[in-house]
Amino acid sequence: MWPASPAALIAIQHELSTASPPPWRRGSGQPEIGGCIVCFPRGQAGPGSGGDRAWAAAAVLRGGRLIAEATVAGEARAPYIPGLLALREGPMLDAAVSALASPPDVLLVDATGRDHPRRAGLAVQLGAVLGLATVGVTHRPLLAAGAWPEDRDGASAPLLLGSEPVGAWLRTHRATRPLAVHPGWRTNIDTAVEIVLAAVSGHRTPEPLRRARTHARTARARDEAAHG
DNA sequence: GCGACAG
DNA sequence: ATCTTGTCGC
Repeated sequence: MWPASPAALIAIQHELSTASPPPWRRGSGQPEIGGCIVCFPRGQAGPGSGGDRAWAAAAVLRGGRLIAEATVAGEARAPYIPGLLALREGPMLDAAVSALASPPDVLLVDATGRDHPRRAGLAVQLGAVLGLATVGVTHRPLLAAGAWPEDRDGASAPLLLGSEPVGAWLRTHRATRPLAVHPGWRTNIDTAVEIVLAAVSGHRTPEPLRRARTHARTARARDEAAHG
């Protein structure tokens, strides 16, 4: 499910674009919300290349408390190419989430969903591979566009691809620019926004993603101190 | 042809 | 993604 070539990935993306899995429904009680992220060596700007060292981490919180965490080290399999992010980061994110003692109810991913040339961004694909409901969270859209919402906590505004709503700008913290929220696997725009708001606590970035990023960077610092 | 372009 | 500097807030 993690192809090595652009052609193979594009074929999978075409299949995912027409998939219609049953909608995820939040159960009773506090949902376990996970986040996963991959980071790369300090000092290496640009799209990178296959073989780049990489660290990935996943964190799961419930009611603001960390209940699971996993970190893995490995290598990226390709450079970053817009529309083909899964080629570079998919396997690492899969490994980090799979290393968790138990999976979350829903997973936040640093990637788009239907805001993608083939309507199948990495947030969609990772959810399909793992069998987990996912929500994409990015700093900016890939192709979609929309006016920002007012500067008020929780305010949102549509992100459109042509005339089709594919996500939403979401104000997670006043006085900071909004995040782009993307429905991924088994989620829609409304539930995606709900989940992100439920995962935010005092910062712009949802807590599970912040924790995952910290863990990944800690692993990077340890390895870069040990080697070069 | 040129620029834009999740991470 | 990563880098940099300055600035604001707890």
